[in-house]
Amino acid sequence: MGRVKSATIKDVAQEAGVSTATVSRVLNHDVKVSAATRQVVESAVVRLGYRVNPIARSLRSSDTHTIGIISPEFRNDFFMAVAEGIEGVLRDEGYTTFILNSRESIDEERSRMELLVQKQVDGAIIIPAGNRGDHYQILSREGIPYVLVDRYIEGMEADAVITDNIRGAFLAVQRALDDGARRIAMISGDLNISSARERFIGYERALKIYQLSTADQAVYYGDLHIESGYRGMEVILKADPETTHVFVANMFMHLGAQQFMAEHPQYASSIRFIAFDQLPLGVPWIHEYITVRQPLELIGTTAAQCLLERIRGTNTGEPRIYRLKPDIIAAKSSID
Amino acid sequence: MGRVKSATIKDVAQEAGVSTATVSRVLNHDVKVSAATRQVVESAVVRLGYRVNPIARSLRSSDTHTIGIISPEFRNDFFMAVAEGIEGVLRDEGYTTFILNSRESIDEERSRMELLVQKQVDGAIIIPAGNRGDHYQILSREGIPYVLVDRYIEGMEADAVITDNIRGAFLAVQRALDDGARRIAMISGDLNISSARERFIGYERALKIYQLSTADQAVYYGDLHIESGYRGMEVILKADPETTHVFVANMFMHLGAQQFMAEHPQYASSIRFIAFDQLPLGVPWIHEYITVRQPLELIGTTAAQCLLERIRGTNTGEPRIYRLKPDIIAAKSSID
DNA sequence: TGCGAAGATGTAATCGATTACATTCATTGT
DNA sequence: ACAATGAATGTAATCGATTACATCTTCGCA
Repeated sequence: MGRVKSATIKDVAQEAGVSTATVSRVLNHDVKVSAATRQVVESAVVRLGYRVNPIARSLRSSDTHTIGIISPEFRNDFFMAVAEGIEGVLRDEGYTTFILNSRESIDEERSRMELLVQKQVDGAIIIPAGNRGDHYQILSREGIPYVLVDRYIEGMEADAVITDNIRGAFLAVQRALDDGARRIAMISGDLNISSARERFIGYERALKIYQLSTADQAVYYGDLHIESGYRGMEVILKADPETTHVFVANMFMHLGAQQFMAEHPQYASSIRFIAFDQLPLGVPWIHEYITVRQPLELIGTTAAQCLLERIRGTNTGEPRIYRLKPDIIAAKSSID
Repeated sequence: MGRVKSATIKDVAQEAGVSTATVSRVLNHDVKVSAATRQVVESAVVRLGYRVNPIARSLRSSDTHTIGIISPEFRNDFFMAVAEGIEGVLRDEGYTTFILNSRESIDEERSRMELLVQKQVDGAIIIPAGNRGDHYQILSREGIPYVLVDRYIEGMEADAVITDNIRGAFLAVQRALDDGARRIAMISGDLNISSARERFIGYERALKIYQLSTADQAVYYGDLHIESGYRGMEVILKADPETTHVFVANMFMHLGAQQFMAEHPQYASSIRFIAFDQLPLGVPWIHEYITVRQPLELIGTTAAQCLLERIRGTNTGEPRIYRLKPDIIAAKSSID
């Protein structure tokens, strides 16, 4: 039970009969150490079970080998998949990752950033909670590099890693049109948010190829949450009970839309959803038709690699937006 | 862009015309400072935008105000809900929380613990990846208090916070029996895992009240993953296509079981699931009947509070298992 | 008036590592 | 044979805070 005070570099130096400087050199693989002393020191290290104290090291060298992720929520498979991708890469590179929760609030996001500054992270990866970015200077002012994920913010001087939303929406809607659909309603998000806007643009472009316009289609503007998917479906079906295809802009609204369908079996057989994002693992959806699958882990690993390049200074170029290709999956409906 | 070197306590001391000791006293709300100097120092702090350097502080005081969570996966709503509860409490108490991923592997769990030791966390909350606990001495040897969540491990000298699994299973199954069911199959987990074992015991006890025995029921032993829920359903229905009630021991197996049903509509109308854990947000399940809802956030907040008491020494009693009451929800099936 | 106690502040050691600079010693070239 | 070069190691300053101890006021009370 008693806390054993762990060995310091001094203890090792004494045990090995050398100075702390030499021990430090061995530890940091400095070339200027003779093979013999290296041996002696290494065995002393093992004998004492010595481990460097990263706090002391950080104080001196002012880098922490730590990076922070800020996510708007924890209970969201999308974000956690990205986080897992990030963590995998950074761990392999010897960094510790920690995840903070901004609870979908810009104010909390700001306060989490201040925490990152305090904790002196070497870099940050942020899934923005909103579409305002003035407070990002909290990080840039301290010279902490960061990468945005999932959304980018206009006029932001930082790298961003996102899915190619325009392309994903375009391909999915085009596929439905190729299959013969001509009326495809849409449940969209707020167009001020980059991802929602781009998905709308992709939809628009696909329609244009078939000489169709969004003006001829039923478009409902939701807020990306489950309730607005439900409500959107209600509005669209009340206006036109004959609707056959609906393009839903994200997973939560898709869930809400499916929920509406499950509770209103009178429409059941006719509807087909074209949806952005896969539904949660293993969920056998009835009306799923075409799905745009974002490369979640890849988004994470790309963001991590990009950040590492900034931290190490191997990339000093202009900020860049990485647009990753989504997959289009024509799912067999569960009731086929 | 240029990193502005931030003010240190020395700068503040100079600006205020006092010694660093005095500044430190002001910062730490030491009583022995006159109101006048406090004023002067505080205004200097504001003027310079000074913030303490937690790294330097930690080096000196050897506490980091940081606690680590180790979770077997990130992409799991159960774990993340608990994590959210933990983080909320600890943040309010001025602690920073970080989450590490053990990827369901004991070896990784061990290596994450070593990281916690290195990072000198003040405490840890662990959702065990397995049911072996020898490596927990990595933490106890350093005097780092920790709390287990969701599972406990036999013979472990640590607090644990879990759902009262026996009671939850008992009440849910009893409810089905009260409704007239007499044959209730079970898809169980491995009985070496505490939560699975307890759920089985609850099931057994409820049956006993009605003079029934598990020996008369179809019990399939899965591994808590989605595939084994699917497979369990297959086995049970092949053996007895007339099965009406199935008690499923966790969410993933429940998903698998539902998936099997969706793909085999010949059984569709007759099955009712009694399940532990709610399905993912907003999923309108067809065969859901009775659900045991674990108090996820409460598990997290309880674990956090318990850990704080250990860190602060306000609780030095014997390790204790906190069993939290689950809710029983008789869900209307989506197709009623 | 003088002395002790309490209050306010300063001085300097300390936490555990890194690293610039100094020192020692051996090797090499002329 | 001796200066110059360089390799191996040591000494001590440093990172930014905390805190034991010392010092100096000030106040109260005999």
